[in-house]
Amino acid sequence: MESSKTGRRPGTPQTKEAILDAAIASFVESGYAATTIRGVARAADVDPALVMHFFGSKDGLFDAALRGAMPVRELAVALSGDVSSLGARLTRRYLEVWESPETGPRIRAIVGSIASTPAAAQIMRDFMSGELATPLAKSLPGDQPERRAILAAAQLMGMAFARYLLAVEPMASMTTDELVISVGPSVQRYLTGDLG
Amino acid sequence: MESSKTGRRPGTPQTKEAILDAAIASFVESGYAATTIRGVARAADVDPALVMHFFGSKDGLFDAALRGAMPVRELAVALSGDVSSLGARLTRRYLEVWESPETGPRIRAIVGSIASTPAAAQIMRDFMSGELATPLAKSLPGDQPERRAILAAAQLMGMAFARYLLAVEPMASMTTDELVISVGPSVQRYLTGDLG
DNA sequence: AGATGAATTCAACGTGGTTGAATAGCCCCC
DNA sequence: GGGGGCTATTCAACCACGTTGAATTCATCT
Repeated sequence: MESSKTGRRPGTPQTKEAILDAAIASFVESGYAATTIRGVARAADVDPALVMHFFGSKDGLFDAALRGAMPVRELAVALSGDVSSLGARLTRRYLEVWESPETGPRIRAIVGSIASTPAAAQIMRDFMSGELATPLAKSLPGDQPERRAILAAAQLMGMAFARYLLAVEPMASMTTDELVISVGPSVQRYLTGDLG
Repeated sequence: MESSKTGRRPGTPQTKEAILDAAIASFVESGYAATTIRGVARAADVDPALVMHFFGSKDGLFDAALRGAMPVRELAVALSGDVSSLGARLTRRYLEVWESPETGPRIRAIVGSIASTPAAAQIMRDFMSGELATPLAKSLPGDQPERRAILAAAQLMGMAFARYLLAVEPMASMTTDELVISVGPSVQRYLTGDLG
């Protein structure tokens, strides 16, 4: 399957997919800084210039690889149910998403790269304000639903940041249940409580 | 003032300070990734190898430049006063610290580099668990003061992250007073309220 | 004065993102 | 059915970066 001469490799136009798969794996396992275009190219058995050709830049590769990796549907299931217990459901679902071996590593990769590349910040911004806050705001009864949704999202993000990225004690060793009990009511207050 | 020959430049042993100043300026203005050791050396009119000699690595340079840049004293002033309004005072002071042209840019540089270099994460961890949570916990009356302090710190960090680093709407355009009114009670609940 | 050690520079290595030109295969149109 | 053009693909090169090792200069101690 190896190509020795120059020019287009015949037969397989799924090369782009292979590059994307390698990129996702590398970004997730090693983060943005430690991921190299040359390494991704090597893993996909391809020339580095081809990665550039397809995705323009390392930033573009990150965007293509991890946009759409935010677990929108996984969180949406928390929306259905009694609004008075929405805070606890959302908090628990959020924690599960961060701990799931499926979705967790991808979120870590995105959030952890926010400062390294504009793509990560944009993905996160789109997620918080479009994919999470908008549907959440629609299921809220009170005034200023967008503001409520963003305040809740910020609270959840701070919790996850301290727990999973910084791993600061004693937050890192609290159980999921303890966190739901501690943080859930604050989220609930943002969603349906009195904001002043 | 330029040196043309090799060897130690006579007279000025404050070169280390000059390098540190250039490093702080660059990390603060451009972040970790965009700061280059060669650029810092150029700004300090020094050879890149000298930066390595003094600080060991880019990571070491970051640590030396920004450790101690967290505004511990600025936040400590919020501790004195009535405990029942501590949440609001802390929230307001925290926002002011992020917005001050003195302390704000440095915090942004540190928090924004958490994923890029271990030094930033360690600085932040030391700050949250040592310099902020410990004195905060000491002035709390209830049970589990460390846990309360960290929960409050995580809430504040999430707020700042969404507002100043992501700049997601409508959080970015809320006023300080609105945020104090909205977030302060949640912080207060962590500090003195019922955690379940 | 000589030795010691720190400050400082120079040149080099390896790696990384990115670029420009070149080639090879495919499809469309006349 | 043959030529033009588009796309996939590679190669070689550029420049900047972090880091290293040896060399040189200076100050200080003995």
